Amino acid sequence: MGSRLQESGYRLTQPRRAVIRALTEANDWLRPEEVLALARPYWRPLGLVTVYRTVSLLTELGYLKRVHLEERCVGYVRSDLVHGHHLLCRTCHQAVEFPGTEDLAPLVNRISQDTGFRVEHHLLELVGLCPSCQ
Amino acid sequence: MGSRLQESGYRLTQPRRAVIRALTEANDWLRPEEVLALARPYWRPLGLVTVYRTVSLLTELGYLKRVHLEERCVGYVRSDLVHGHHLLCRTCHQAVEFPGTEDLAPLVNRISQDTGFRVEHHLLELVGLCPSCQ
DNA sequence: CAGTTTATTGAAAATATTTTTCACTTAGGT
DNA sequence: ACCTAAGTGAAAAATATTTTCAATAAACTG
Repeated sequence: MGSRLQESGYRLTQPRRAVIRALTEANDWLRPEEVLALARPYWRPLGLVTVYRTVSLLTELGYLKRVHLEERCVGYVRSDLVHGHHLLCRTCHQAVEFPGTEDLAPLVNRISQDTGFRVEHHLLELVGLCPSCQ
Repeated sequence: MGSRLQESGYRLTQPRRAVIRALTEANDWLRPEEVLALARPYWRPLGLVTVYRTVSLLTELGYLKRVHLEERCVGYVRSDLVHGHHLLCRTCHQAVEFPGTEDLAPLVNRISQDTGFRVEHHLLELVGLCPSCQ
C-alpha cells in the first residue's frame, strides 16, 4: 500500500506508515478513533487529524472503502477485505468479503434500463451476526 | 402518517404535523436541516431538535428510512418512496424506489449458508445520475 | 551527502452534527 | 374548563470532522 502511495506522487511519511501498518493488521472495519489507537504504537506523535487525512487519501486511491452502519455512521475497511461488498457483524465489527455478486449485475442492468439512471456504483451491505456472536 | 402516530400512542402536535407535512410533500431524501427548512412554513417556532426527535421517531415506527451517501452521511426518505431499496441521484438527490429485488433473496440465502452469518438486514443502494442530470 | 523546496504534520481553533438538559407548553383524557 | 404527562425549544454539552498555521521532514537537487 505504501509503495503505491509513492507511485501516486505522495510522500511515504512515518505517520502514514503507521496508519497503513495498523490497517494492514486489522481484519475489521475501523472508525477513525480506532485507527488512531492501533497506529499510535507505531508512531507516538500521531494525531487524529492525520488519521482523517490519511484514510481519506487511501480511500480516494482505492485502498480503503467507507462502510456505513445504522447507528454510528462511518468506518473504513481495506478494499481487499471487502472486494465490493460487505458482510458486517453488528456486534464484533468483523467485515467479511462475500463471494459471487456477479448475480447483482443483471439486477443493476435491468434497473438502469427501467429507470434511465446511469448507475455509477452500488453499495450492498449485509448486516447481521457472525457465527461466534450468535 | 399522523393518524398512525396517534394510534401508536404518540401525540399529534403542531411541530410533528409540520414535519410530517414537509415530508409528505418531498419526493426526495432530506437531511435534518432540510426538513427543518421545509417544515418551518407550517410551524414557525419549530426547532432543529424537534426535527431530529421526530425523524427518529418516524424511523422507529417505519415511516421513514435512513439513507447513506458517500460524502454527507445521513438523510431520511419516506419509506413508501423507497420500499426497501434506494436508487439515488448523486446530484439532484432524487430517490427512486426500484422494483423487483426478490432476486436478492437467493443471493442473501447463499451467503448466509456459506459464511454462517445470520443476516438481519441488508442495505442496497444504487447511486448514479438520473436521466435529467446526465 | 548537505542544502533546499515543498508536501506533510500536529495542535488548536473552527465548523458541523447530534444529544442532553431543563423549565415551560400543550394535547387530549377527565 | 382542568390536569397531567408527553412534548417542546433554547441553550449547553457531547461528538465528529475540517481548517488554519507554524514547524518539520521527505525526497529531490546539485
